[in-house]
Amino acid sequence: MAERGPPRSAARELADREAVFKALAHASRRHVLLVLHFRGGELTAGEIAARFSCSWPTTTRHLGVLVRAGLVRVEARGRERVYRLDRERLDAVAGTFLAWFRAPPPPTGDAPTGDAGS
Amino acid sequence: MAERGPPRSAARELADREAVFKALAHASRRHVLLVLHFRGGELTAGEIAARFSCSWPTTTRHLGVLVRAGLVRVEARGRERVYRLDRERLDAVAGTFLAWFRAPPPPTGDAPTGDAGS
DNA sequence: ACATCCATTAGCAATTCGGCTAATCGAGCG
DNA sequence: CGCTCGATTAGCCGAATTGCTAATGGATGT
Repeated sequence: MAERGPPRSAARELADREAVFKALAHASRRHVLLVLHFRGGELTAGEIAARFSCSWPTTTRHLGVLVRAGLVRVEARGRERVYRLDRERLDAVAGTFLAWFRAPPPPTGDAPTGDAGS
Repeated sequence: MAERGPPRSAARELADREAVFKALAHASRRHVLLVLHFRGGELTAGEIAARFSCSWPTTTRHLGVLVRAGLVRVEARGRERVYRLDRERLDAVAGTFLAWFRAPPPPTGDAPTGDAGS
């Protein structure tokens, strides 16, 4: 898994990783992803907000973070907005990162694109 | 992958997930994991700190977050401290979460343990 | 046109985060 | 013993995050 599509530039990949993992850092946002997935992958803002204890505006902001990370897509439909999960993206970004650790490191340290130091 | 060991309680699993994803939310911490993995899985605090642009104390704190999340273990050796990556844990927690999205959701929404709402 | 409904945007307070420098601690060496 | 070296702890500060309520925006229905 996680070996698909056009090659993103290293910088782009880094930025995507940052956005995705930042988005995954909050329990409510992880939960939104799960709800979206297990509820057929498509829900309106109101349906999502109804499932959470926090206020609707707060949920709206969480959704915004997920959208900006590319994990979720919005489609305006009449006066409601439909949010849809992008499973591929989740796997492409988070999955690819985790995949580095799956296998033992090659003797020649051919590291992936990291971010600081040598 | 990601189906191993004694069953953690739901609450425990939630807390672990929170700690792990919070730890993964910062680029420097993700980078520490990568360095650890691609450098034989075992480095001293000084060796790690040397690879980063931020100050040593700051790196120490990042390492603390990783340790508390269980992603890294420390062993005191003389006056140095050796940090070692726990790949299994990374996969057990983050991998298991991502695995929920790998397959299409079953018609009967048998959701995993989330955190809020209905 | 007007009222209503779905949803976002604005703006604020409280908290957490991430960086730094200075101080401290403990092990090893001369 | 005293000094140095590896590393963490303490404390400060600015920036980002997350929560809320109130205000606004835009589509629908009467």
